[in-house]
Amino acid sequence: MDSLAFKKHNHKHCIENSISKVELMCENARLILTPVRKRVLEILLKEHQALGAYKILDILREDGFSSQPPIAYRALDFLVSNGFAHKIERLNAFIACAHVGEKHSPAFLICRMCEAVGEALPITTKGILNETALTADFVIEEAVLEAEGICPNCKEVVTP
Amino acid sequence: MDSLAFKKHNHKHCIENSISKVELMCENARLILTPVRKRVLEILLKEHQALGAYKILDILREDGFSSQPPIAYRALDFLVSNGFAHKIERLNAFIACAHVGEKHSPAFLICRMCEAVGEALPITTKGILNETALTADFVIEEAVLEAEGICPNCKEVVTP
DNA sequence: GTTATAGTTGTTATATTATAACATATCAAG
DNA sequence: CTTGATATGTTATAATATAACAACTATAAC
Repeated sequence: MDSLAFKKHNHKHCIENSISKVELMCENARLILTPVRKRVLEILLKEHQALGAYKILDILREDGFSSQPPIAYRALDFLVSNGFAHKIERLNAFIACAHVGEKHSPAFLICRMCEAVGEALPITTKGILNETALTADFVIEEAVLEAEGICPNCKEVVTP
Repeated sequence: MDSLAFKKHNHKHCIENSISKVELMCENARLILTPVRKRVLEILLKEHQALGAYKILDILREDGFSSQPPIAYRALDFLVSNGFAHKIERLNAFIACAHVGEKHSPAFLICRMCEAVGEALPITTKGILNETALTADFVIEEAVLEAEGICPNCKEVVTP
């Protein structure tokens, strides 16, 4: 489990690591990591937190990019459809992928107090669903698990 | 697994069963299943399919209910927060709960062709996430799994 | 029986999230 | 150089959801 999101860690390292992985993957797959796309990825990587498209747009505006919704949504589409970011449906928000390059069906731990989001890598989850799906004769193509609760940091605040 | 959604079954029985369970639970919990609320539940039960709030609103309008968004959203809030229905975040749509009264964290099999939705009862899923959450020291309060793919009926159509 | 009280519904307005459609720009391949 | 593919700029609008307040209803408290 990537409990990293809720722990102190070298986040700068975290960011650099992700960016360079994505750059490499883009080269290999002949995808273009344009300035907006890279900037959106950086924005998403800044914290282990999900950001709405319009918040991202605000930041892009400050950076001098165009600030119409499609700008953000298109960059997000690119990142999500290539597995560099995920959409947290529950929050209508987006987050950088914590496991770039590793094929996985993501699972998220969403703190309802601070909105921090941790991504787990539940190899098992898909397996289990596959079993139930098999019974139902259903072909799963994608699966996402979203769990809401309280993260360690916020728990401390409530019960010190 | 509740593969029922994708199989032929006595759906009338399905509906009556759910309604009467909900009625009973409402009595016990001193909740009021008002006409709009009951009607919305019936609408959701009509097919094993997720319906958007505005589609529900259209049907309510035909039935002579008021047709402003809050009418539908409030009824849906009631149903969802009491466990009689679920929201499928991926579709921004709602579906009747297939396991009324049984405490569960729901998991859905969503067909991307016909939008039929089956609800699984994966006792295990929460357990697994609990384990990962434990490592992260995260307290899970709710978890939802949404899987997208092709249901048996649509699979037949594609590859007969 | 009147009066609080809590819960529900009606209604207007508006916020939030997301996409369609078309014009323009960039760049590589032929 | 021009064609085609991909990306961005821009305007407009669609789809989803909530805030805020007024009116109604049942019931419990007095």
